[in-house]
Amino acid sequence: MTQARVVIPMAAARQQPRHCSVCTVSGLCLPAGLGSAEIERLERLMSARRRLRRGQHLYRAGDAFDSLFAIRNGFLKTDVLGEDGRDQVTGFQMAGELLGLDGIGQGHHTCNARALEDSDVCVIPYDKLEGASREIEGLQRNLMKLLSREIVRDHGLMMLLGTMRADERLAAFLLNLSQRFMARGWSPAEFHLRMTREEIGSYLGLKLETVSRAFSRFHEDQLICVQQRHIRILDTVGLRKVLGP
Amino acid sequence: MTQARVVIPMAAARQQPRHCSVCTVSGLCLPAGLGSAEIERLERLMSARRRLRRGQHLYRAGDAFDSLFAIRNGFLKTDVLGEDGRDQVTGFQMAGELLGLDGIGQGHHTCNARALEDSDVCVIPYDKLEGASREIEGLQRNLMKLLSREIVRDHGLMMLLGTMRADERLAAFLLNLSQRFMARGWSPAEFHLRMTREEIGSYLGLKLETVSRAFSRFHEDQLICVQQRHIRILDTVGLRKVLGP
DNA sequence: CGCCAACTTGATGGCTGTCAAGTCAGGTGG
DNA sequence: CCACCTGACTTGACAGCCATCAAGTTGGCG
Repeated sequence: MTQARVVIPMAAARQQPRHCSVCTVSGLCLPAGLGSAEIERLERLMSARRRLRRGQHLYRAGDAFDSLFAIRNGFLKTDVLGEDGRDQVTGFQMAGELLGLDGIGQGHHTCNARALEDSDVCVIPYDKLEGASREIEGLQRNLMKLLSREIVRDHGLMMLLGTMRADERLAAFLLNLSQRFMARGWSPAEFHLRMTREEIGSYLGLKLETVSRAFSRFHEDQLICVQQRHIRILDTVGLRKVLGP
Repeated sequence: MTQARVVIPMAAARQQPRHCSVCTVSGLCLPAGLGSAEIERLERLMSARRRLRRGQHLYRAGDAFDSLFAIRNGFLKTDVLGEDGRDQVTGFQMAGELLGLDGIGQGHHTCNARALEDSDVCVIPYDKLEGASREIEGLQRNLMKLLSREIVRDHGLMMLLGTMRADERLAAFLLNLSQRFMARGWSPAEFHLRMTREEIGSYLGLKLETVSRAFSRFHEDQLICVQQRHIRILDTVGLRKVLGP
């Protein structure tokens, strides 16, 4: 299966501006806190943008690594595949978040990244980024921080997988999504899940039936209103209480 | 409780050389692949070494972050604590491995690091390291790679926590330890565990009794010989078969 | 309208957690 | 040197949570 890369050339990109300075999520992304001259430098090194249709891969495990990707808008997931076919979703990424960090260490990607809805990502050639971050202190700092935060985020997920029970996991998941939606100016109380129950389950270390049951229980308890993938959080405090006794 | 920092001043450090060039694990650490002039530069920015007695903390969650730590010898663990007291061991670190990466993103540490045996770590002031890695391309690359590999390592642990059963987890754990001991020139087949069953359990998302039972089962099946914390791997292939069917 | 993937719900079983008792090894003090 | 004590570990019995298997429902799309 050929991986049709929808690359937008410079001319078209100007119409749909790739400039960080007008991007709604630049404050969460690499240019956070940089001066305008520095941001311009960062913009210049980005070769292109890339459009992904729902279901399309951004990269796959084993692919050569040469770029990081910043999500401009859309929703992606990353997962790792074991030798025996077991797979584990390692994250769901939304606008302003960086993908591909796993590839830096080995020169090739170690997980798969796939769009869960039509998405739009900025392609950041890594060698150029390395060069620029040697010259721009703030950029270096941002890049390091993003990597470090990814590690901290992973520790949080380990805690979830290692110590929490099913409904605690789902509550933590919903609260995390809610908070990230809010940080992007969207409603923290009402949103659409882009992933299946099975993908949520894989992320949380549960089977899809268990996820479904936990959703139903939250619904019964008036914590949320769930209709398929549409979620409305009715009682944030109550959800938080599911986590800690 | 005062945290007695055993810092070795310059004079004493010379007696117990802190030079990367004579360190047995430099190939696994920050100086990997660097030229001698670059290594010298790296050595100069390291302020001191630090001795830890068994049980002593290197840092705690909440501590201000200002340095990374490279293990020269010894054995540490890191763990995160949830609000409700649950804790999750996030890793066991040995010679040549870097600690403190979690602190870069937030300016303070988000986990605890504690020595499981008397240990010896190099203190690497982070602001100086940042500066040096802007000038030394190879150092920048190594640093980025180490962060990226930490992310990949965490993904592996997520897979373990999310999809494996008790004996699979323990087999993966033992094989991982074995391989890391081997990379350091020690026996891959016979070693001493520095951590308790409870700490292994916390790392693997299991209770200590479950860990103990899995050990006993491996012993019965002639895969390993276990006497308390002394481990001898009798059948590596068999252990590997526990992972994949 | 019919198909299909995604989802829900129920019944059952197994893995692992929990509780409990007993063993072992190392360290301390008499 | 030995007795004792303590923390770490082992082993057993039982229970509970979640996986598994199965059947039915929903909603989207051709």
